[in-house]
Amino acid sequence: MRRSTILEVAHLASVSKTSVSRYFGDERARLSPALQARIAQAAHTLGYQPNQMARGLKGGRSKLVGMLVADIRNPFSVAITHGVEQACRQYGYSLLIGNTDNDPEQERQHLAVLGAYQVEGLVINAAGSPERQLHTFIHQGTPIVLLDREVNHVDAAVVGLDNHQAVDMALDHLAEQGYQAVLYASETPEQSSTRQLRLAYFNQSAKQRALSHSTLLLTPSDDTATLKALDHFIADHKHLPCAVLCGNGNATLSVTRLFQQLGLSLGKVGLMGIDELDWCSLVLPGITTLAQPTDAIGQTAIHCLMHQIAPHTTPMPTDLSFAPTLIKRGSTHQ
Amino acid sequence: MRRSTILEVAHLASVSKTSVSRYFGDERARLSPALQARIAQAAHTLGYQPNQMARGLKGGRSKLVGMLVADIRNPFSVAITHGVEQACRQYGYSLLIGNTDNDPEQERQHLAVLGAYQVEGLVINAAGSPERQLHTFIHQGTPIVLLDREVNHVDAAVVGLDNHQAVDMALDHLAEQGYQAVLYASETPEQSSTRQLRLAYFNQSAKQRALSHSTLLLTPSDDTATLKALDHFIADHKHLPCAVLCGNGNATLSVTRLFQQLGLSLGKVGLMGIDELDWCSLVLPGITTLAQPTDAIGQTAIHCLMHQIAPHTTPMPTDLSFAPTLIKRGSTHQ
DNA sequence: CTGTTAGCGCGTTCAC
DNA sequence: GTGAACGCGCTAACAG
Repeated sequence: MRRSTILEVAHLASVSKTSVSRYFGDERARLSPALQARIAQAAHTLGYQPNQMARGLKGGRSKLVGMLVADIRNPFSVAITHGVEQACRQYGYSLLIGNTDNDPEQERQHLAVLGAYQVEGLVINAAGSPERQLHTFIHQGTPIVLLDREVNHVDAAVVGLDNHQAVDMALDHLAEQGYQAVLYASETPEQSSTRQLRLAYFNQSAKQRALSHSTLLLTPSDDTATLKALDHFIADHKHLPCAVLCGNGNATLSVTRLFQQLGLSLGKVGLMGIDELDWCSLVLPGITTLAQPTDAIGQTAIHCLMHQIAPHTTPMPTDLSFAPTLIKRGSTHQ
Repeated sequence: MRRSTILEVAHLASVSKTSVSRYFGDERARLSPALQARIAQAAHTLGYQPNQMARGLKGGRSKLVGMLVADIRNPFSVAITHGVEQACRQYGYSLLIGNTDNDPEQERQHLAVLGAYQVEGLVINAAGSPERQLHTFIHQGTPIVLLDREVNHVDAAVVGLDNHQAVDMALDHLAEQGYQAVLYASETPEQSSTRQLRLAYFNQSAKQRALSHSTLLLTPSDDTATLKALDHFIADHKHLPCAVLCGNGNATLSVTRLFQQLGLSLGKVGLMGIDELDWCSLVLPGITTLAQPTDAIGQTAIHCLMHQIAPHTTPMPTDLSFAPTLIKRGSTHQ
């Protein structure tokens, strides 16, 4: 059995298809109550539902938002996606989602596809630097919002954490807890503006504070090298209380493993991470984190997008840069 | 600047729209090299891209797969989504995703929307029992694959873990490690056929084994009650080595918290969970789990769907029920 | 091999 | 209030 069309409903209700169209559009008010009832009845018995494809063809309104995620398995990305999806539905939009697994090539392909579906807006957590393609979208009038990561030469709103504030809050807390040497652990920052930003600002802020500090790049392949690097850092600051600050959730995971491998006691050597994770309270005595307001970030990205899609209907969010929340636990208590 | 149409390309290349259509369809071979070159050139300078909406309108092929997830923030769901998305792209389909937050009402809405977009197939991790709507889809010829959870009275392939095998593997392992009383901890099973199945089969299998056993329903609201229940179970079997088997990842998380609150030592009281999680190796001495092959499950769901969409092109996967992998850790070592 | 014609399902002028 | 006619961008017959 085929899906019924507007014409069939019109016939069954003995009205013109225009009336049916109006009923399902925003002009229901212009129909007489009698007609409305007949149409409602007919539509119901036929299980009719407007074809969004055909609708989009005519008006150019696909009611679709495209979203690209660099790593869909990352809990942080997931949490943000939750907020995005929620807000989309609230605006009556649907989410066409693409995971790029941090691969620029997949990102290219996905963007092409999203274009083919005439998405009305794009939310992008970039993996590479798809400037060209993004410019094409912008040129066509398709609004774009960047999530967490910037893209070179693309002038679009970026929604995410206030990275400077986050690093400062972390260093403040560590200082307060008496740690005097801090190692910043980060995944390789190549692809991510955020990783770069946090790393650079850590160095800057630590220097200003006259804090003994260093950085550690986590290479997935070479465990022993990073292990040694961490060990050295501790040894080099034998006389000072040391702490490690992790740039994101993955880094926290890796470093926690390193701590266990080296037999470091959490707290004696401080440990703190940006991004809150389910298990941070479980690894005793608990790992101190800076939690991001992920739902708010995701929702704001969509608000921001909708403001550009329908400027008159939707207000522009005032703030696109969010403050983290400090969650104190035992890992930063000597 | 508007998105250019097939007609504009045709004009610029001085050919008919049909030829352009053929070029971008599967009939490129039927065009002379000269034409191909002219079209390629024109399309490139115009940045042309076929409009998938219009395409779908004509042929009824939206190239869209709809996916409904009960809880998008659940790591298990996320892992499966990863596999689904990957396989979709491989088949040239895109993913319209909807999160229902375990709310039947949201599920209803999402299904309606997915219908409006003429999805060619549906992958559903059900929250409620949307029989009616699913039957509508089936009736229209839209194939459906169920993920992890069955839906009453809906005759569709279910892809997921072999729950019986999983429970047996768990009980085998626990017995092997010398545990003689087992408590099964599960989230409230109302909405999920899988939770029901595992719970029921646990009781059955434990009884057959003449194993001292009981069950514990985790109620998110009432922490103290569950705490007490766990405490009682241990006390009631003071003379026997006890273990807790957790029905899924969330249960493992909750129970691990309970263990810490009661000061239970992992291993002395055994702990084991279905679903592998990032942190299971971090909570010392590590939590033993049964890992699901999530990517394979997600991919198989799509293979299964594609087999129904295009029976001649795609083979039917032979197995829809997957065996877990036992990951032994310290929590099941006395 | 290539162009012509006719819809796909719907929204939108326009008249009535 | 209501209905007839046209076109959105594209593909599928059908010619040539």
